[in-house]
Amino acid sequence: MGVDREQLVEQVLTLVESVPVGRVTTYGALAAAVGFGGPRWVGNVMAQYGATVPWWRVVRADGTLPASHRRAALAHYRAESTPLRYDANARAARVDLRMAGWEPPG
DNA sequence: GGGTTGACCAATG
DNA sequence: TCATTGGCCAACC
Repeated sequence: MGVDREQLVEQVLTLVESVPVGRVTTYGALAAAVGFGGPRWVGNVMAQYGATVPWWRVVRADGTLPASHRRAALAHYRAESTPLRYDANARAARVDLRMAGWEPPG
C-alpha cells in the first residue's frame, strides 16, 4: 500500500518523542523502525521538522552529536544526566551508546 | 534523467 | 580513535 510521505514523517517524529529521558536513539535505528528511506532520509526529516521534537535524543551511530547543534545538545544532556563519553583529547563529547542507547519499537 | 546535497552507516587499515 | 571508501535514500535543480 502506498504510504504518504507525510505520514512517515509523523511516524518518525512520534518515535523521537517516545525516546525516554536520558536515552538516545540513532538515525539508522529510526529508519529501520519505520521501514522506509534510510538514515540520510531521517536526517533530512530531522533537519526540517526536528525543531518540534526532542531532537537531541537522536544521534549518529557512533554517538556523535548532530552537526550544528552539538552545543545545544550538550546542555540538554547535562540536564537529563545522559551518559557521555569524552575523547582522550576532550575534543568532542559523545553519548555513551552502551549506556544510553535505545531501540525504537518497530 | 543526471548531478548534487544532506543533522548517515559499516567496513577497513 | 581517526580517515578513507563505497553504499545508502529522497529531495531539489
